[in-house]
Amino acid sequence: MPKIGAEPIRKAALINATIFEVGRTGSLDVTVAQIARRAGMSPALAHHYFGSKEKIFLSAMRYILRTYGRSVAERLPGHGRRGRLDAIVRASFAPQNFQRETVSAWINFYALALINPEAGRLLRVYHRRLRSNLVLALRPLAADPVRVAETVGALIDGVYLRAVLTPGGIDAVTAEKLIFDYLDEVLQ
Amino acid sequence: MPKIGAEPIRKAALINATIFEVGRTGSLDVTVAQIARRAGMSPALAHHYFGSKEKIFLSAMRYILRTYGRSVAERLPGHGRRGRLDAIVRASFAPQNFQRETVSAWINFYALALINPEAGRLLRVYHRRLRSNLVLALRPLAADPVRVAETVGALIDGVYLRAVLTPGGIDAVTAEKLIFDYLDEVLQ
DNA sequence: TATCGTTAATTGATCAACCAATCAAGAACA
DNA sequence: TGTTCTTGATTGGTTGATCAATTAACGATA
Repeated sequence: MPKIGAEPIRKAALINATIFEVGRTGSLDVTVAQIARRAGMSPALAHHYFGSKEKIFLSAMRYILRTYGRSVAERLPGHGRRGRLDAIVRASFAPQNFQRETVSAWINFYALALINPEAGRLLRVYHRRLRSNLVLALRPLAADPVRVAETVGALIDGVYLRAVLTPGGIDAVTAEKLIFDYLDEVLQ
Repeated sequence: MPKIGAEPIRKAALINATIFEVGRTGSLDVTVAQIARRAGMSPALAHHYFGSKEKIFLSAMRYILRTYGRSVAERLPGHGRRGRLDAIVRASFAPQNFQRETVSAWINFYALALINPEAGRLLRVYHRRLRSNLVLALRPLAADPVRVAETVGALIDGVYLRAVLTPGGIDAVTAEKLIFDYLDEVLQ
């Protein structure tokens, strides 16, 4: 069934399969063959479209970060004094970003960022954007918005880290509550 | 120069080399040959003493956790009302636990815990111990010691995660301050 | 003390498995 | 006909693990 215009469909399928496989196995040690099979094609086709395994990983990472960024953006014009802040935190624990596979992939991409300069760059961009979003939201609420933003950022990552380790799956509600409790306490 | 009693020395050298190499490369994708060479012996000898690469990793992980646990314990009989609490936080950012290689290895062992049941078990033991230490220290200080303990635990992990990503090395003082600022705020 | 068998330490060589990447060639559409 | 899509086959390289063989310390014995 070789129709024209397969490239974006194939690429999307490969990215999805990558996140799923990395998340499922909990490791970056997935083979191109594994990813390709999950995406319903041959390993050679995966190389054809992406060129290398590294580029597949980076695209998957970009996709995760973009998805997260978009889910923040579409919640952003929040209402009320804490609207913006709530939107950011809620986005972090929305189902699409807080599924077991996604979070597991997230952690492994974090590890990738230690060795791959481009992955590190992507992660730092995400950090900067999250930080500036948080600072903006916190300016009318906190005496020291920068410090609170740093704390919330670290807290979110820490909660993510611990969430995947709990054997009985992830509880988004509890995770979210931890952040909100902190915010309630620190903002008067 | 085969002398008798080499086993503990060789094992210790291999564990050190493992942490160093995993930390240096920022990945669990280090070969047994790499580790063995760094420890000054042949790959065959590493297998002779540990049996498998997996067991080398697990021993290295145990060593990191034990070192951390000990550095908490020896600071523990802290003075003053916040003595115990300060001790735990300070231990987390003491040089031996907060060196770039150690933290980098730490993150990779976190990823290992996603796929290796024994590694997961080790990490959960560490979490439980840290939690109970924190709860004990927080009981006379906080209205809800369990919640604050969870928050501090997640915060420490989050700060670790972010620390290795900063290109210009790690700043223990800033990291420590973030935790103490949170505690100052939440404990009246 | 000299000798010798036992045990621990150590490694070079090797194997079987796995894998990322390449390429040539076939198949379907425009 | 030419372009896109697709894959089977192959290759070059890597690696965890094994094993036989060697070297050196130890301990007992004569």
